[in-house]
Amino acid sequence: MNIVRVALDLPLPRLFDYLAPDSDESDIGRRVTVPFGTGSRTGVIIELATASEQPDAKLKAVTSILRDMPALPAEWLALCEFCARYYQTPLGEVTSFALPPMLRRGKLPRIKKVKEIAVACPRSGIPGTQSAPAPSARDTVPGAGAGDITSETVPQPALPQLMAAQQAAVAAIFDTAGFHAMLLHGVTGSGKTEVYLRAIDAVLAKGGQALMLVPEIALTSQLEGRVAARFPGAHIVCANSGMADAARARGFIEALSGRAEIVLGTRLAVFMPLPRLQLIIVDEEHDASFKQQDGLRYSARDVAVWRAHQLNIPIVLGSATPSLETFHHASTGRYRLLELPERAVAEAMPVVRIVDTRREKLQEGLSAALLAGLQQRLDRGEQSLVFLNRRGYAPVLACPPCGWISRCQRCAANLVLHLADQRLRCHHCGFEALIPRACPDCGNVDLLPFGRGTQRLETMLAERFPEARVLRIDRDSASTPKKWQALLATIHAGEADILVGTQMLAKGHDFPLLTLVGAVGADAALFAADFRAPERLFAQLMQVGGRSGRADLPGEVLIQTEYPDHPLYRALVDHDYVRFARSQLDERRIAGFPPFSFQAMLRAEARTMEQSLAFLAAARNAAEALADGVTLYDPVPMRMQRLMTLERGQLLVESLSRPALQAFLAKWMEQLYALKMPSGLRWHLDVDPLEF
DNA sequence: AGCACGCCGACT
DNA sequence: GTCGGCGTGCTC
Repeated sequence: MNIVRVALDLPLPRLFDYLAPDSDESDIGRRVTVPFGTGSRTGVIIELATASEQPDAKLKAVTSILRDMPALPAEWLALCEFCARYYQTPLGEVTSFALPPMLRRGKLPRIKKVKEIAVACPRSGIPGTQSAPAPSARDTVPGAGAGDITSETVPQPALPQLMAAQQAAVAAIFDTAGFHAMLLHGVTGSGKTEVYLRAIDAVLAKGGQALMLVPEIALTSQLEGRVAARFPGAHIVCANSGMADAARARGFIEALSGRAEIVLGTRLAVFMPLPRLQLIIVDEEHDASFKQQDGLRYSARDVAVWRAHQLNIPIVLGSATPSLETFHHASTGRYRLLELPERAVAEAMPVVRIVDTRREKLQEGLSAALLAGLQQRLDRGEQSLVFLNRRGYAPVLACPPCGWISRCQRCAANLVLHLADQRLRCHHCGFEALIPRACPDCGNVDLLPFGRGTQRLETMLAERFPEARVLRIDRDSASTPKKWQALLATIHAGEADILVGTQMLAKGHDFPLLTLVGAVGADAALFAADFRAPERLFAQLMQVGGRSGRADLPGEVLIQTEYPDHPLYRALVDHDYVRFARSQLDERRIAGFPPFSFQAMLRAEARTMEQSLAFLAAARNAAEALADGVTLYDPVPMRMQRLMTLERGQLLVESLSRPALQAFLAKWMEQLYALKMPSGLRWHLDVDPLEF
């Protein structure tokens, strides 16, 4: 009896058996349409069988095996199986997530006529075997001698020392056959991208495929341009969630069929099927957006490392401020550390200065030193940036006489005052209301905004520097890619003098005219409940500081703080990531936090906190007997206790051993699936959680 | 997750 | 007398 075992997109941790008389080995990895319940579903054939544990009478026959595209390779299925196991998610949910939506639904994109060049001219990087359409570094095979770095990628005369470091880094990527993970550590402008491009070059020369992951969609298009310029004629495919259905499906098929040579994308690109994959690059590996925060809560960086290991190929993790997990691995020798010296371009790092605000009366939150710095840049016709990671005009509107404050009805959060569009807005659920004319409780008309956001800073700066063109860049002003592009164009054209922005501004963009960055309100993160907050703050300030002083203008960074001696800020002054990382790791070691322990978080949400906590308590009870080498904490309300009218709780489990934690989770999940839940209660497990 | 079946309130 | 509430149970 020919039976296929099918992964279907259901929250059930098992496969479904169907009769498929005409199936054979070549159908493993094919999509298949099957009758299911009263309807019909599309899934993926995971394995063949000759008998089923289901009674024969229950077995239905498949509707059709979709043989219209190449089967998904064993490596891809193994990758999905790993994720299913590791993240405790049903395989069908993983395969479904890993497929572009169109293919998931059993459809195919119209295949555009394949360009002649892509098929007729298989890549081979050996000089002379093809006519290079444009001058490029393609012919510079690492280790082949001459290390000419083309001017298009490194703006200024490169230092021989830098070239040597880059050369050494590229050589290190290929000097050992098989799997090895490398941390490429180098500050903004140290030439990491050049190392990536050379490594990709070497892979193309061998006829392989390369996969490069970046944190944000906005960065893929920018990167695509650069990669395309460097490898004219190479078949480059992008993969991110912003793409149109058909384009994404097409890219997937091009990767699967081996036509694509370079795949660039956000975290979901880690699931692209690549039969000749020879190199994985994860740029800005510390970035939290590599971790998906809903559905399949995977870390694309971690999955990428597993995939490289499975395929026995090298993986490069690049960052100026590596995650402590990665840095720790590099320190213990598990990963190899490749250091790039400071800044490739011939200019100094920005000078970082701490502004002690304890004794000073600030003007709308700005110190005299920062105001003077802004004036000076204005006088010189240079740009400044005031960095404040808080949107809106003020975090809350209040009625001082009666104590009313603007609160969200649905969330345990304040409504943020947005004067720009005359609204109160919840940053968590999106609820909006008009600003009340008077206090809803007592009728007082003198409502006061408390605290400061980017809009307020913008207003204040515009009043204080009437001659300056002040531009605000945050999720509100750059709400669409078009608006964002327009803002970037304004900045690049030198048509703005003072920028006020959130972390949006920190990532990946060069502002050649920018010579001053002021960081305001950073202290909040120093004492946040989340043990990763300092790590994020350091990365953020380092990143935003890296925006200043490119090109030939020296940069300056002013950090306003009430804790001028805090080791985090001192390390920033010295540009000393390693010192900061070591001290953080010491703290983590003592506290038993990751990377010295492994965690998973069970979260529940329900109409009442009692229900959520009761479920978590039941889950904890079920866990007691299984928890060998695993610490179970108490169920507690989440920090954002209520979201969208749902009361949320969490239960942390921790172990010194990853295998012990994994073994525990597998057994625990079986029990949780069996547990019967009050209706309206939802729960999920987050393995290696980033948010607390 | 869907989508059925299954027993109790306000409507053409 | 029916439409419909969502509680429970199943899907190869």
